[in-house]
Formats: sequence, C-alpha cells, structure tokens
Amino acid sequence: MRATVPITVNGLKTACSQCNLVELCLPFGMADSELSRLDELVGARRKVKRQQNLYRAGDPFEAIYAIRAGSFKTDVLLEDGREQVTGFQMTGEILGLDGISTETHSCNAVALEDSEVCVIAYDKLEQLSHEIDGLQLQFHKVMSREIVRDHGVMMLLGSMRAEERLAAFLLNMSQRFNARGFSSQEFNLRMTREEIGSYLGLKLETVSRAFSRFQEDGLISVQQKHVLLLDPAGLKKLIQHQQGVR
Amino acid sequence: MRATVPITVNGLKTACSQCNLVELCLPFGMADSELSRLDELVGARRKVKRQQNLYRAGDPFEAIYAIRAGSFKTDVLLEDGREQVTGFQMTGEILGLDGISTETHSCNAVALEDSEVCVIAYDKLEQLSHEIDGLQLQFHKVMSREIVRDHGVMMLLGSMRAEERLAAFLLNMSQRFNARGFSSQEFNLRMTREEIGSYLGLKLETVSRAFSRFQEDGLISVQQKHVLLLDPAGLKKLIQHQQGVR
DNA sequence: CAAGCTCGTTGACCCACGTCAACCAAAAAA
DNA sequence: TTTTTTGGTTGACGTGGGTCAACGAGCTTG
Repeated sequence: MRATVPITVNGLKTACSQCNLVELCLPFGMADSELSRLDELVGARRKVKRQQNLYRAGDPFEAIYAIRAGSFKTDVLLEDGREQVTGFQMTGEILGLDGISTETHSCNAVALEDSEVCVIAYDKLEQLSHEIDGLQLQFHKVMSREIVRDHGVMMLLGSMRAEERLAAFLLNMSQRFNARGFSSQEFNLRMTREEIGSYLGLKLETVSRAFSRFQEDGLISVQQKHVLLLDPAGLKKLIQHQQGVR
Repeated sequence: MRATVPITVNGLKTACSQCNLVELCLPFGMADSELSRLDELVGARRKVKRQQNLYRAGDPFEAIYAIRAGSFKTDVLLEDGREQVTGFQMTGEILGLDGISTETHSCNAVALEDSEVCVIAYDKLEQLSHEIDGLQLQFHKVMSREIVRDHGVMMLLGSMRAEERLAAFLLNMSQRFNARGFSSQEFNLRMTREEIGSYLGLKLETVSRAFSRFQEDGLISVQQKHVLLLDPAGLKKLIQHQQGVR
C-alpha cells in the first residue's frame, strides 16, 4: 500500500491567461476576451509527488485537473489485482473526466514524477460554461478528444502486433513531446517497461525485446528510459505495412 | 463498397417528453419542467437500413444521434484494411460524440439492423445547454460514461483472456437488454462472430470456440445468434477468478 | 426449390508472445 | 563507500489463440 495523504495544496493561484500551457490546455482556441474570465476557474494548484495518487477509483468526484507540470498515468484495477493502464498524461492534458458520469472516479491517477495540477471545481466549470460561450465548446472538445484517443488505443490493443503497438506508442510520445516544445527525436520516458506493457497489453519482457529489436534494426537507440528515434518514418511504415495478427 | 446515399429523412418529429426511451437516453434524470423544453432539440428522425452507414470517418460533424430503434456498431479502419469495432450501441444510446473534437467524424457508424435515430443538431444542443441547466450536466455525463466504458474495453483487450472477454461481453449485453425491458437471460445478438471478434480483439474462430466451450460447460446455450444464459454467476466467476494472461 | 451466399463450427497445425529464470545496471538506502 | 532494491535485458521453453481448410446450416435471390 502506498501513502495517500501527504499531498500539498498551495494557495498561489495561476491565471490561465498568463499560463504558457494555454494552447495545449482547456482554454485552447478561446478568444482573449473570454480567456480573462477563465482566471476564476482555477481554484488552487496542488502538488503531487511521484508515485502518489491524485485521486483513486471510488473517490467522490469534485474537480477535474489540468496538468501544470509533470506527468501521470491512469489505471483500472480488477479484483484479482490485474492492472490496466488506460493512459499516460502530460502537461496541459486534463485528468478526472471519468468521474462525471457517476460522480465517483472510476480509475486511479498516479503521478509518474513530482507534478503539479490546477484544480478546476466541476460545479464552477459548469456554471462558467453557461456564461462563457467558448468554454463549453472547448470542454466538449476535450472530452471528445479523449473518446477518440481511447478508440485509437482499442485499435492498438485489438488489432496490432507487439512491435506495431510499441512503434505507435513511441510515435505518439514523440508527437506529444514535440507539441510541448521538446525534441520529437529524443526524450526520456517517465514510465517503466511494466507500465508501458500494461498500457499496450503486453508483458514487460515483450516490451523490452521490442525495444531491443528496434535498436538492432537501427530504428531507435534506447538506454533505459532514454529514447532516440533514428528513423521515425521506419516506425510509421512498420505500423502501416506490417501484417496484422488478430 | 456499400451504398451510402439512400437514407430516409422523415419529417415527423418526436417529443422527448413523450418518448418511452427517456430514462435511457440523453434526458435521463432531467426535471419534467426541463424535459418539455427539450422537444425543440430533436430536429428530425432518420431511418438507416441494415448495413448502411449513419456516418463515416471523415464526414463533417454536425449532429449527434440518439438511437430510437435498432442497433449500430462503430468501427475504425486502418489503411491496410484492418477493422477495429469500438462499440455496439442499442436504443437510447448516443452516437457521434467522436466528431466534436475535430468537427469531423473519426469512426464509422453502421446499422446492424434496420434502425431509426433522432438527429440532434450539435449547435442547437450547445445553445440549449446554456439555457437548460440539467441538459449540460446530462450531456457531460453521457460523454463521461463513454470514456468509462472505453476504459472497460481497454481492460478487456489488454488484460483478459479469450473466454473472459466473451463472458464479459455476454454479461454486458445481458445487462443492457435487461435495462431495456427485455430478458436478461435470453436474447438475440445482432452482430456476427466476426464483429464480436473484432470488438474483443479475437478471431471469429476463437469466438466460436469460446461459445462452444461455454455451452459444453453448461454456462450458456447458443444457436447462431440466439443466446440463453444458463449460469450468469458462472460467467461472472470466470472473469474474476481466472488467471490472467497478459 | 434450387443455387448461391453468408455465417458459424470444428479440426490440425503453428507461431507470437507469455512464463520462468538468471543476471546486470541504476538508483536508493544505509 | 557498500548494500539493497528496483528496473531492464536476455535466453529457453511452453501455450493460447491465430491460420488454414473443410464442411454444414441458414438466408436470399432468381
């Protein structure tokens, strides 16, 4: 069992209008005039240390969270202990949408490194959505994007072979690092082989072997969590032209 | 290539307030006073014949759809022709949410039988959500429920073995038929073994074999699309106590 | 009411990935 | 620093489910 309590809430508010993540986050695409009204939306920021939960399955739903710094994984647990990682989230991405439907969170959100989130009280979001036109649309887009992303993961899990899954995963990470101003070729993964495996429906050994295979084939260079994409086009080709199994 | 055009739009409007699907559909949980205002939401109904598309990946997004009668599947296609069924939808369920994020549908929706949907123009929904308090919340819940459902499918695909997947699928269908006033023990599936297989990340032969195995073990009785659940508890146990593979 | 379909079942065989185990490198703790 | 723990790699081997193929039962269409 991991410690759950020691989570710091710090009072210093951040204005969305002055946040450099604005073009990745909930306010993306909103007019400046609307943007300033958003500043009342973020109640507080909250720090979450590595390995700590932002929330757990079963927790009452009160707020959604925008990642200000760091990264998270979300997962679902079966009674018998099996874990399925349902996603990895980076700065600007929104956590907690699963809680709206039953007013109870249905998955766990765990920080992969020391992180910080903006707490967005859901009732305030609802209320402001009535008033600010662009906010409602943006929020709907965020939820819809999550649904589309989930369909992509189903495609991965249901129809692709191990190496295709890992290739798709690496290209996805690359694209997301790039969108955040980091290199698309070189990055450090924040999750373990086991977590990648859980996400991709594979055992950690299979993930490790696929990494090694890619390196042998000159597609990437890996050392532990450090990844260098030498041939992104090659990875893309692997997904499209490889014979599917299932 | 399948015919795409011959889809009937019929003018006769249905009031949500008089629809018997109200407690399964978007308006679920809304006050009567709010409900009557909803009637302006549904523009028209549209019939979709078996095997025809309600919409296709790439179509511009304009509306979401509530299923009035019949059933659908949604799927995603890879360039090389691989298909992943992302869901099966029944009466009262909402289709088209994937389109909001990019204003373009990202999957295909195909009728499994002759069906009928209520067309809900998205701009009208947005507008009414500003005015009717309960509507916004309900819509958010519908989207959130879809996200939670998707996580469940990821669990299936990523962490369960073939027989567990099929057991979970059958119990899910049973529960949904039951919610619609049909028997939870006996029902007719609307999809083929291949479609079930695609949804569950299995080949049709594996699905067929799992059906046969369940029948041998006295858990169900199957003949083609007709299913009789003889021992739902046994199916449940299979999911919880079986050793997971992945 | 045949003649074609499409869909489902079953068997024989095979392979991608899981399992088990040994080992090493990094990171954390002492 | 040394010790311990955690995470990653690699090999040998086993198996769940994929592949290929034959066949039969319902629908559908003429």
